[in-house]
Amino acid sequence: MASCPAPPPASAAAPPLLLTPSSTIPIDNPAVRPPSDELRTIFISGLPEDVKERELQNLLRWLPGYEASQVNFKGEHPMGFALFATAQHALAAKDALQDMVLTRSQRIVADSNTYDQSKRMRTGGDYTHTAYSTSPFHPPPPAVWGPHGYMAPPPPPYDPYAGYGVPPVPMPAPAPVPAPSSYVPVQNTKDNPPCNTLFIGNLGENINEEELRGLFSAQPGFKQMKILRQERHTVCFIEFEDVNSATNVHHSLQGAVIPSSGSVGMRIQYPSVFTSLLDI
DNA sequence: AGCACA
Repeated sequence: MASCPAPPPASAAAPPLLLTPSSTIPIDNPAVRPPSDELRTIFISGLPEDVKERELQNLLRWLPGYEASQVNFKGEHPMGFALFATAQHALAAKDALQDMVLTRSQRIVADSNTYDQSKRMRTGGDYTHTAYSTSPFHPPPPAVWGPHGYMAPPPPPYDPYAGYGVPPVPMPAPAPVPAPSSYVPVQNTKDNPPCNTLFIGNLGENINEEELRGLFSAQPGFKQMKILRQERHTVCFIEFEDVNSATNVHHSLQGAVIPSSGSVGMRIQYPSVFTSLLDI
């Protein structure tokens, strides 16, 4: 199922990718070259300095005949190589990718002939002209926000047995629904287009994975969670059944604080487009 | 700001 949107068809002004046929295979003697040695690799330059291998893979993998790609970071600028099944595939990919434009902030892929839209994209961060009708930006959650942070929820509902002298029917204790201990405002000025996956950052130094899982797995539509422990920061990805479920949690748990996160509120974003194409 | 897994 294609829940994550493909990159928008709009563009932004950035240096175009330059693609040229490339191969490490000698081409001086075509006669002795087996057919598999034809030029099946394209060379990609003009990549952002901090491009990830996975980003390039996600960018390329839907192209017909795509087999593999890698990024060489040894030189001054990263260089990408992509291998295709046949020379025809490689050629077609080169044409398809030629002059494609990526921007770092939003990972927009586009043709360079949509200049007007690109200006809007850059100045306004405006997604409305793309396939995404839902704004990635949203107002802070109502109700739970007060001048001093989280405000207590309303009192429990009216008890129909109260005052009747009838002993309440013993009910099984409801399963405790994991809830954040509080909410703290987080700034989330840069977000990506809505998607069925959420990126969670700002989790605090010693975040507890089980606590996180407890909270998110209780959310409607939860599918799976991946936690990424890194030196400085731990981040986490939550995949949901659909964009709607993800969006609800994006809203409802923004800034949530759980015991192991200390006093920081988690920041919930949609992942960068090129790293989140779960199922195109 | 830190963005994986198929």
